[in-house]
Amino acid sequence: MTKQMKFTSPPKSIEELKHRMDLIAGLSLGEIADELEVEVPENLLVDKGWGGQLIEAYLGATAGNLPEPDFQEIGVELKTIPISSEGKPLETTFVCVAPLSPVLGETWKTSTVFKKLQHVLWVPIVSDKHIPIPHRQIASPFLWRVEDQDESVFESDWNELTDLIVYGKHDEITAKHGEHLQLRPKAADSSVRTSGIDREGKPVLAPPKGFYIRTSFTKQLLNQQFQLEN
DNA sequence: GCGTGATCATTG
DNA sequence: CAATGATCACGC
Repeated sequence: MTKQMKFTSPPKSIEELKHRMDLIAGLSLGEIADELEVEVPENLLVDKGWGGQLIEAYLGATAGNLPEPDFQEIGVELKTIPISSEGKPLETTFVCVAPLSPVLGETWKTSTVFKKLQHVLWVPIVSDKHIPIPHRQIASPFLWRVEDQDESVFESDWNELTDLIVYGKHDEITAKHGEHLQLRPKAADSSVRTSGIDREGKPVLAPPKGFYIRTSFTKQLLNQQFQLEN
């Protein structure tokens, strides 16, 4: 994504964000790219985050790569979610990286996962593989709060995964752990290492992992949202 | 090098 | 063909 990207000023209220949500519903990625005067990539092979960054720029997200919600002033996290034309999620949703060294005094409520999922603007994009990128269309964006839905599941998933990290067992964690949240590799390649602790509590280097939301959860979220719309 | 934005590619 | 594990670009 690119250097000459124009930025919309950040929304100052939820109401203003909602207004922008109405404006982008139904737009194609090509239309938005035209307005922002950026080029659309042929495919996402070498620009996987392009769509998300395009929408961020268009809606005025400001958090950059800080581990904070995208819309800092109003505490809202933006997540694009690729969906099929039938409305099913096509990918899991990345939330944030997981610290492989325990954070002193960390709890679910103080975690980065909670901070990000506290208030989320979901922007579904119809992204069937056969649809050229510029023709991919934004469906109806909607707001969601984890505290209104399944928070206990997210919390126990977070506790389970965090416990394993605390006991130095991050190397035993696979994507199979967790009902809604899972931990999967998150790095440029398999040679990357980050600092963690082993079972004795000593520092070790290990492959970085990130928290992701399973498609089984976003599928029910989208279904429920679809019911509301119809 | 780390965390952001994610999707790709291989496996079961 | 869904799920897991691996990977790509960017900003700082």
